[in-house]
Amino acid sequence: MRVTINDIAKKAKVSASTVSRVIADSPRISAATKEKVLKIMKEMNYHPNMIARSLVNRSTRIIGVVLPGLAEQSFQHPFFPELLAGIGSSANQKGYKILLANVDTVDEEQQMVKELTYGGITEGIILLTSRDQSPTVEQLVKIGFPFVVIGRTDNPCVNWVDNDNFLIGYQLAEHFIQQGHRRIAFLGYSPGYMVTRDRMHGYKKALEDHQLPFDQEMVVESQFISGQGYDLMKLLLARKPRPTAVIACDDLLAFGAIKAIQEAGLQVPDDIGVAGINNVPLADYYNPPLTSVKINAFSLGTKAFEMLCTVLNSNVQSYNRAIIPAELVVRSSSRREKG
Amino acid sequence: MRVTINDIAKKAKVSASTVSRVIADSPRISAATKEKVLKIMKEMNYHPNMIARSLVNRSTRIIGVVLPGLAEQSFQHPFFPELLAGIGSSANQKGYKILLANVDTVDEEQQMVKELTYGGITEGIILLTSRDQSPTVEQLVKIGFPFVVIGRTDNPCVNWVDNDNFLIGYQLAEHFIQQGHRRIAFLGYSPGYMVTRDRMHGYKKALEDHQLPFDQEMVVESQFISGQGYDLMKLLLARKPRPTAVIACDDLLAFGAIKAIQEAGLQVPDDIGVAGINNVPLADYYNPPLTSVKINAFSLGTKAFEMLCTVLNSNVQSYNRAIIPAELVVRSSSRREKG
DNA sequence: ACCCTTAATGCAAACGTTTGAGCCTATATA
DNA sequence: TATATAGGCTCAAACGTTTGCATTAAGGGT
Repeated sequence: MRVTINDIAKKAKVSASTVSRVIADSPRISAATKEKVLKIMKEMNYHPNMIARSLVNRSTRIIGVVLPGLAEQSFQHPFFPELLAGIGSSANQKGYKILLANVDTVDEEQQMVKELTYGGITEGIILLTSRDQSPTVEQLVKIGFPFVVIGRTDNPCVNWVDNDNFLIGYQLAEHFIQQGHRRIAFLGYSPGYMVTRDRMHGYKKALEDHQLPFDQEMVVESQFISGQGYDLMKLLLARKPRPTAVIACDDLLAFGAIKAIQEAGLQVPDDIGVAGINNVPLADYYNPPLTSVKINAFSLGTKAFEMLCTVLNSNVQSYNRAIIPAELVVRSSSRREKG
Repeated sequence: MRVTINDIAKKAKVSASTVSRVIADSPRISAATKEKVLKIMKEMNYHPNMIARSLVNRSTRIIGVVLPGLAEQSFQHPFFPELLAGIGSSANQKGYKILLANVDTVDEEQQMVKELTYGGITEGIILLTSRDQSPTVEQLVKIGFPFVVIGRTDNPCVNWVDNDNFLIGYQLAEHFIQQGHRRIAFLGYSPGYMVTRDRMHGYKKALEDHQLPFDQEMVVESQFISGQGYDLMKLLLARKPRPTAVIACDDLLAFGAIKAIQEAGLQVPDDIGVAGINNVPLADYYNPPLTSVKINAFSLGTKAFEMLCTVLNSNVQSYNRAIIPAELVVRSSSRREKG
């Protein structure tokens, strides 16, 4: 039997309300009483029951974090812990706890969000998604539940935080163009996913701006895992003429691509330059070190949480966006003059 | 104003108890009433309030997962998402939700655990730790809160699930010995962390069993990040005679080590064989592909959750252990006859 | 016509808090 | 002396459920 506020009240010969106000440090309680009650609380090792408190306060100080792709191998990516660390770090600071819901399918996601929103456990939701159309997002918008998206969707009525993926694609392409490359491939386009599409569009725009032809053959689709990078790079190597540079939508893809290139007896970056995105810790220690783009997943997380807080604390409806700056990190894998 | 059980009751002209029993699908309610109430519930889009339910049931169906090292770079490791996926997957199945608490320091960990245990939000805790001595574990044991450790500690009064790290170390060493190596280094020993110590002891035992000398110079300490693998490998290369094989306590360390070896103008595996542990997705696509040990983080997670469930559902106190089998995956980085 | 059983439902307390309103008591003001 | 004014506290309702017990009605056996 756990010790409750009434036990304390009885022992201290005051009412439960008084104890409650002592906990809340209300000025309406005399110093003497406060001291007495606090002492007894300590003695009896009392800790308030959060559930009961939440019930009356209608506030749990818990937010839900919904991550998709639980089952896919792409979930095994350093991006996720970094993001979670970011969210958790700022959540801790503000005394919020996070309820992690990693879901497998879109149906599961919807079901989970339904539980989180209607169940009253979570006050808000951070949703990681980059699908064009997300029924989950529609649902959240419809019922007016506070949430923030990490990534981007078509729906304009959402708060989101993201990198400028168009710019990332543009900069990477421009980087290669400046190195004299004319035939640049784009690896890892995944239709239906805004991230990859935005990056691809940025890449395309850079080509246009520099009067380079866009060749559909130079764009290959895939998911974010190194195995595919390897296989798809083989395809690209078979194209005639083959590319002299490859932008991979993720470092893991890039690692796979490099392996395929090296196995074909070619050199990176001398024969083919390679760049990835995400700047995973290993990029620096790969052979050759991989040019990549630091997307600051940690900041994405902290910013998303802060934004959610803003939403929670303001009753006026408004749609905020935040762009987390990304940073091109040039390493040997894309340097022509040998790094 | 959210719709409550009373709203439903009123509309259906029954009592709240009846509605409650309909929700619970109690046999004491007639089919006709059930149907009527269910229909109204749907019409009014009613969803039971979990907080209120938890209060009376004394059961939240939420478990806490406490992960350390939030701030450290080593948290950016595929191990964590995989583990979380495992926990989440089996938690989902049993209708549990997980509260993720990633903490920075030992103090923070203790504080967090205190909140989780006393607050009444979580019914049990999964704690990731491999410290010899964990004040958090002592605390949990003392107050008798249901928890499971992933990893291992000195305290015998805990339920834990882990790999057989001694065996892992032993097998890796033996693998190299069978390849004819006589001077094998161990990279990544971290005193105070059971994982690395167990692995190191396994390695040591294998040397003994094959009448090979154990040389303290061949053991270097570090954390699990590739940067250190690189730096420490350089140290090892300076030793005379230098090792002909290196066991790294983690794949990321191994990757760093390989880079250092290659930069020194040496070949892997011809001059120096290398093996890691954890079998990260990239191991297969590294150059050369990295010999590693699959530790099945996903299974660690599922098993830990199942064990916690057992603890929660049985009132007799008993201490369970589970060993998740690990699997040596031999790749080119450790094959002498060129893979 | 009576009692007993069974099925279906309602009543009210309980879970552990918070909080607005009200009630004392003592002191200051008229 | 009566009256306002705080200060310090208590009362009781409320938050939204669940659940043991009571109640009602109907049917079956004598």
